[in-house]
Amino acid sequence: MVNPTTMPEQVREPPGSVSIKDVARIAGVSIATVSRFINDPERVKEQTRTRVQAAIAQTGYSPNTLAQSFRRGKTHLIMVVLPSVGDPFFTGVMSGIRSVAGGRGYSLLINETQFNTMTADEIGAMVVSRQADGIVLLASLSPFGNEVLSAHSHRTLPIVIGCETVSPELANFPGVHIDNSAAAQEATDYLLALGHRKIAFIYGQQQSLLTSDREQGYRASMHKAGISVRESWVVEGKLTMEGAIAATRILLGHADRPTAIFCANDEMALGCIYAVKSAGLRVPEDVSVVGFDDIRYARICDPALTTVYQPAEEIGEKVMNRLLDEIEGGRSGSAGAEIVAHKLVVRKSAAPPSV
Amino acid sequence: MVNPTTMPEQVREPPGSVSIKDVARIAGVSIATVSRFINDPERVKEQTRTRVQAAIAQTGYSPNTLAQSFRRGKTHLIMVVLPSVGDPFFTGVMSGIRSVAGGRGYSLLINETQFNTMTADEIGAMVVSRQADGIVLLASLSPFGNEVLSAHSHRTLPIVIGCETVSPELANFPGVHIDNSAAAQEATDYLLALGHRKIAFIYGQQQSLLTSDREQGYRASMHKAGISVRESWVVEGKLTMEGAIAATRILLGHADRPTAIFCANDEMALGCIYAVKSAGLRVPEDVSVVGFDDIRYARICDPALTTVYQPAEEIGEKVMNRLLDEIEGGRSGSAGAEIVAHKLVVRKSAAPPSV
DNA sequence: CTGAAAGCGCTTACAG
DNA sequence: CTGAAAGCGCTTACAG
Repeated sequence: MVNPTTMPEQVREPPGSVSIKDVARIAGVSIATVSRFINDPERVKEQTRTRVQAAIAQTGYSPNTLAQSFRRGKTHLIMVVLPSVGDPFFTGVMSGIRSVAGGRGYSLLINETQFNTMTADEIGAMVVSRQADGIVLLASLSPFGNEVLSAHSHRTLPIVIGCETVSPELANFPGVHIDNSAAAQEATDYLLALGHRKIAFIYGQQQSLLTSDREQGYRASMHKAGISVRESWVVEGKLTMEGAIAATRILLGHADRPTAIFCANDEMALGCIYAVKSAGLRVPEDVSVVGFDDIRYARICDPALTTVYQPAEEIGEKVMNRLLDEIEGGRSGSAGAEIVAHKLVVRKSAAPPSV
Repeated sequence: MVNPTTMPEQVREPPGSVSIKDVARIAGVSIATVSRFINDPERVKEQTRTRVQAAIAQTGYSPNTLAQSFRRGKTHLIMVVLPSVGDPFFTGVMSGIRSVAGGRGYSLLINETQFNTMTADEIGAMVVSRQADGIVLLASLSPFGNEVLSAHSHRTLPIVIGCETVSPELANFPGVHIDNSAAAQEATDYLLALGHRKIAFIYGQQQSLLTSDREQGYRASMHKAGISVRESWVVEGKLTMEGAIAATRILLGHADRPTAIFCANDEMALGCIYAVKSAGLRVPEDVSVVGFDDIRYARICDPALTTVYQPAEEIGEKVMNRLLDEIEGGRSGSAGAEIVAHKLVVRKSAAPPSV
């Protein structure tokens, strides 16, 4: 037997093992009162409050969030689904998302898809499983298997799509993004205006719709200029630096190599510039490079990258506000996509062709 | 009244509103049987199985994960706490974490601290609140307020610390990281061997322990070489590109400017190189720059960055394995830090001083 | 192989 | 201002 007088003053239970019952017992009140104390202390008499307070302190009690969420049917958690945690583009988007979530009393959970396109079913499962009150979808969706989601296009699933283009079935879902096609057209037009004709395009992933609007803008611009796009100039960069390096090498290997390369995102543009330089060519004198996104490395790379700016933070804020409006306002959320303004940022990586 | 014959063939309930009871009723079995079907179909007779299966299909039932986790006292979720989602360094760590988590049946939840150092209390609250079965801590901790954690250094909280250095109270927690101090010494020694004497250091954040081991390694190396460190050469870069650009400008403004700058991470080294170049100086001819981490942009920046490689993926794998061992094996997890190997990667951003 | 029942930790009308 | 009690959706001994 342990001599009680040798026990430490405050015996704290290991957290998690102490429940509302223990607190109630020690404070000499009912569990209802403890619950009230936690959720709205004002509703508990001063004197009682003190006792409960003390019992909580003594036990080190902390409510079981799982039980709370389960009971309330609400987690106050938003799941943000994005392709990869290491992607600098999401710094801004997350910052916007976080600021409004925090302000409105929600916490964030981030889920990576690691560039695997998610089936909408997987996403639907997340909401249905109740682990979060809603989803911000920043990752690209598989073009297939969207039955669950589209079956609920009547807005049962609190989901808002940010940045990405999604398949037509999902066009009814609320979303916030720039006009990717128009932006890509502008960028291509700029290259055209510089005098380029031989403009290559490095797109994202074969199976993904993520950069298809950008590709379409590129094609539209070329078409308008009366230039037929050579299919060997449209290559896959897999949205990664590595992929773009490989793609660029292919492009530069062509007998009649392009004088300009338009990359569907900055990550690939960074790889592209590197590959051009390592081939012993100069940017922009020999090959112009244009990116897309305007990540923070765009302005410090050498030469500074000409690219399309996306208002990442604004997108994040708007996405989150729409999502929370929908969650809190019942199923009355606004549908369809909201277009935010992009901007072509002219820096040093594109110039007139030397030939 | 709606004429029943005009109803669609399959009336699916909106997901989430259908519970195990509905399925049981429709299948004509008890909820226990439905539960068994979900968790271990083999234990249900073929014939019954078919009926339950059909009822699930008809209702679109999906178990309420919150209820399951609550009931089981286990979420099969691991919370990964990291500073910022847009940080390329975490690509590798997350990839390692994800591969072992997936293999062992756990899902990941990521939580950003946005460079705010967390109090350990906040972290403790996460585990205590039962939202996850354990925590991987990749973010830096506030040096203060670690009472909750250190109170449980007897290993009640399933937590493993990755990459970061933490305050001494937490030294007992399991962790996986490189020997930051030794690595920084090596990098500084390298600069010294190149002939530099005037070596500046850009550290992370004033309040954070994150880069203090690296700083200490730098100081130890300088000391060993008999060079006294000028305090004006040790400046704060806040772990960001912007911060490092500002820091570099200060450094270059000194009458007697350093011939080499050692940055406590690559993100800052990228900013540093940019700032040196924009000041009209050359890297490495006028100023050598060395980074730390070896993020994927290190080899493509211009000049290619000399830096310390951290085995990010390996760290992620080890951290996760230790965490899951601890979670699954009770409180018997191994304590203390495991040191993994770093490597100085010599590229082009450092050279002998020109003077 | 299946069902009735207890219970996980909370919240919330409903009384008093 | 407080307590007794029902119930959220599940899982799991315990019988049969």
